[in-house]
Amino acid sequence: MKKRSGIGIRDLASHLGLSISTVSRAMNGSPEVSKETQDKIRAEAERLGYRPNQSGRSLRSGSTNTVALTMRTDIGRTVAGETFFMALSEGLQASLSSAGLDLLILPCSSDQDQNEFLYRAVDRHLADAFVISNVQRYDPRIDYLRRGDVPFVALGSSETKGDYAALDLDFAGVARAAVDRLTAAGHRRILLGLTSQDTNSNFAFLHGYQKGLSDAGLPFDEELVLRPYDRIAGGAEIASALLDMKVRPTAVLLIQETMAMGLYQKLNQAGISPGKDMAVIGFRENPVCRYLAPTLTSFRVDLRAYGYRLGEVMIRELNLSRRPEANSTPRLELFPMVLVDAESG
Amino acid sequence: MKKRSGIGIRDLASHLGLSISTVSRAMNGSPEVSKETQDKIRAEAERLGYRPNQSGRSLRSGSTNTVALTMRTDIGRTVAGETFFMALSEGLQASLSSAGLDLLILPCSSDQDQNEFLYRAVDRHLADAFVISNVQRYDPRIDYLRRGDVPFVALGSSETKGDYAALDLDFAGVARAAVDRLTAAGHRRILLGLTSQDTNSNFAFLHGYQKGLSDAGLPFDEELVLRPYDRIAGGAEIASALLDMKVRPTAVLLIQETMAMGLYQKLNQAGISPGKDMAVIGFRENPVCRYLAPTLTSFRVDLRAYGYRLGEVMIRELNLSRRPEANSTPRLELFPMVLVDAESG
DNA sequence: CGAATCATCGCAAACGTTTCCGAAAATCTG
DNA sequence: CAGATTTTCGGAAACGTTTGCGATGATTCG
Repeated sequence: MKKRSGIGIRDLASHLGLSISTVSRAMNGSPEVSKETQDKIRAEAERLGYRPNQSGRSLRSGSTNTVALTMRTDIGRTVAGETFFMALSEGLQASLSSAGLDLLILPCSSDQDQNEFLYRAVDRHLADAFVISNVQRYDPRIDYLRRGDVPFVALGSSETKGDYAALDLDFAGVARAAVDRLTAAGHRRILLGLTSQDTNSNFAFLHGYQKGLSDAGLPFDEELVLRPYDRIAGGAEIASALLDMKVRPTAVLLIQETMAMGLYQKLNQAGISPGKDMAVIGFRENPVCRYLAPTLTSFRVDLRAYGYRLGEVMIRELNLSRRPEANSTPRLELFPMVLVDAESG
Repeated sequence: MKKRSGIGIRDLASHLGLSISTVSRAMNGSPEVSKETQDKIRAEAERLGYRPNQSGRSLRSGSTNTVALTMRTDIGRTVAGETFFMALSEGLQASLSSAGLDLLILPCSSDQDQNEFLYRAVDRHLADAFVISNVQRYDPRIDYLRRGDVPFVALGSSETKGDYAALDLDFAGVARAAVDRLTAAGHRRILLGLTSQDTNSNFAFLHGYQKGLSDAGLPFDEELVLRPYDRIAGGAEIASALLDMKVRPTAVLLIQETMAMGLYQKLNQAGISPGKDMAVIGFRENPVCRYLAPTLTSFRVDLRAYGYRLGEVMIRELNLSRRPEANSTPRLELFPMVLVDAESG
């Protein structure tokens, strides 16, 4: 509605005595225009403060030169923590900008359906490509994006079939390694703290946990799997449940490391000292948990590098104009994490 | 570059035997088209999966129907964490959607200049209006936005002159109230933990702190003001500095409550028990700090409501087509916070 | 030196939508 | 019932950019 003051390409062209097309080409660095004119145009554009109108350019070219990262803002439930997306987008942005792409984040609030939210964003063509997070075990968004042939990468694995790119932290591997470590230390009843979400991370983590148990020849006990609702308060829930068990576990494995805070507190109140009487391992090393005592054993990942890699995968997807043949299994890449040895387990 | 499969308004129109204009009007709910045709068009649009192309519509209308929230992702330095923006955008989104506006977040990474970042976003017309955060004491972005006559609201107060809308938490009031509380309890040397940033929050907080001191007839000592770099690790820095002081303070006031985590730890290691030997007050009640022992005295704010209010202010700004007369002082609104009485101070 | 290639640039047609303006039909008014 | 008004819709011109195609002059080649 509002008239934006900016000058257009036409003004710049007539101002220079050149044609619109030449100016356009110069601004896009086309080799069809001579070096000198190109410089001249660039300089004048800078002087007049001309910046190409995004709507016009994307209407014509069909691309917005942006990729969108969709993210749930439901802070109680989403598994990612205090600075996860921030650190991630640091790297993602860096990676994308090297390909001339801009990053924007689409926040999906808790009273919106995350599927509909994405469909709308896609249909409105808010971005050329999408990163979907909070991936569900069977995620309809994946089908939608594939059907519409819009480039995307799933941040998180999924059981949804099809040929698409996915990048995830190695939830299964981490869980297994953690269990291996615990059983090697003699633990035989290990409580598993998951999330109430239906994300695939939960399943992968559970799966790795089971693998770890069978590695040690231990039985799987469904009773030992807890799924509290809240990311942070969930730790206290877990502690309460743990304290009520007839045969008390000797170790806890948490998919959400911030749960350790409430867990520690409740345990201490009950006279159980974490790290001594009860081993605790968290999924990801988290600055927020840095000051827990004892320090929390967990797995480290360079989130900036993770985001950077995500951008690289995205760029690859964007250059894959058309999938040659349909692969029925996703091209999943697991990002490595390394154990950081700490006091809690 | 990629051909998006979607059908256009033309297809839908010819499919219905109607004109493009009628379809366009129907989709926008114009009163110029009869109720029945409107319903018919809507139904057919739904059936064919037609969704208006955003580029075309915003090229013509000049507005994208989106507002952008700019956010620094430099997690070490920015005062607000990811959960802050998440909770905020929950409310903001709700508020904006009631006016048919979409919200998108523009993440500015640490290696980008946040001014240039905004200029670019504005010039590319990525959104109709902007919320700028991490507001500097004198913020050139404000001048830029005002000059370009693009609607915005500053999330954070500033000393930049001019007629614009700003919304902020009451940093000054909180600091003053905290100091009042501490002096009333007999404290005379209160350490102030700020951030190394040049944001106005720091100045406001400092100002309130000074006000609080003079309320109690106490002198201001520059030595007692610390500005650690890191949001989380800063607390440990503060503790170290505190322990080295010849005349040791008896209370600490933190603009960034997560600093309390490192602070607590370092103090405990030195045999000083927070809450008993050393009063601690944090700025904002934060779920991340919930499990600190002793519980952290701080100030509560409903971030969702804060975001909602932010949206309301934004909508008001968008409807203010043109400022009638230039007011030289910003229209600043302070959002209330309430003290939550806890054990630490 | 004529022809062929190449470098550089202009013309004009899109891209998909909104909206001004006018026309036709329907309704109202006196 | 004639004229005036309202309702409902269609035609067509924008919005600012990209890009296929053609034109011009310069350069190269045999």
